[in-house]
Amino acid sequence: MARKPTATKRSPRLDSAAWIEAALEALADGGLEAVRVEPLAKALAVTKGSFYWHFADRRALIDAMLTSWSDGRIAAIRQQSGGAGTPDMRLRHLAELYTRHANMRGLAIELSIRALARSDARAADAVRAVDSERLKQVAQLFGALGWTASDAQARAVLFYSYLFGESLLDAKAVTVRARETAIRALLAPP
Amino acid sequence: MARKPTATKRSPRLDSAAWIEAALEALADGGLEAVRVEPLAKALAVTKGSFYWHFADRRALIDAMLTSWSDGRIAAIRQQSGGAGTPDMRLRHLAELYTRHANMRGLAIELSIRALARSDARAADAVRAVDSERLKQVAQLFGALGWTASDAQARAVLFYSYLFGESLLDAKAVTVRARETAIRALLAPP
DNA sequence: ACCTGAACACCGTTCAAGT
DNA sequence: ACCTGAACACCGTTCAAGT
Repeated sequence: MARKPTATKRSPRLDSAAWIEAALEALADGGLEAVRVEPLAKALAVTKGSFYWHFADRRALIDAMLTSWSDGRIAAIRQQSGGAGTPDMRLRHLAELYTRHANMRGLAIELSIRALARSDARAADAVRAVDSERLKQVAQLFGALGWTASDAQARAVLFYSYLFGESLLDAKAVTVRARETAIRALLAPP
Repeated sequence: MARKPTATKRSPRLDSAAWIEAALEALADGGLEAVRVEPLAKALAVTKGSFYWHFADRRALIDAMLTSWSDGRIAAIRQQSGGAGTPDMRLRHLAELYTRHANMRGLAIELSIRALARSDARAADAVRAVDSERLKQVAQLFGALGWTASDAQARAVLFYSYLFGESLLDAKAVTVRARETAIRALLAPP
């Protein structure tokens, strides 16, 4: 693939993607309240005035962040649920991705966005798009395990409800035993 | 019970409880970001300066809100999980409380607090206290259904994980059928 | 005991001017 | 094409003064 001529950095100047990345970082660290123009500008070592070259206002940054998150999650789930292995193995792999500590940043972002979605229509749209794709992919895997379409859909909801719910509880309350009980019940054959 | 002499309002002046109630209302409607001194003062029809008679700063209000929420939830769970009926009936009743639309406000508040708990130690404490009491009460009910202490604890985690998780998903994705599948599996006898 | 009103700092937003 | 710097508005915070 040919390298674009602009791929080599000609200056330390930013593009909008850099602001979105910094915004997601702030969201993970301190919630929506931490996604603020001046602190982000400070982190990126520019004046806050330069922010308004890339975005109309703070709200536009939040919307861009939501789109970026939504697109990224949808691409990820397609990649994660495909690939090699039996449906059972793939579901176990997905369950691990959602409960591992390595994914703390992702879960923090997701939780903040889902909290925002309760009062914000655009966030609700982003969540709906991501959920729809996730449930579709996971329902397919349950279908491959032998469940009817309707049962597979119900199991997919159960699967994600449990994984998200677990991430909401105090981490110490969730023992390895509890998780094993859950995963075994979730993946029990028809 | 004797009525306290101060129970009759002598003036339209506020106490800290009124600020906390307004703060919880704002939290439910617009998340933590909406819990701000000046808008709250406007809603309560006082100047923002008066806020600082009741609280040291915005953070103190948030802390008071967390304590109020935590105390209220712990009192509620004790009341809800006690009472008449078989353990099975009580668990079904609890499950309904967490999935009914009438509880939207409570769920919105809970979600915002759990999102905050990811980056805030005091919010994490409040969540821990509430979870601990909820899991304890629900584990007792599962114990009464015949599960061992360890299984009952695991089931309690499963129970709340599912209910919280469901509240995170897009409401339309959760069919009556999916919920019935879940509840039946959760409450299956040993 | 609770509130007002004025003051100040911080951050969102605008915009003319720079490179 | 992207950024600075100054300006202004909004809101958190302080505090002397009112009732």
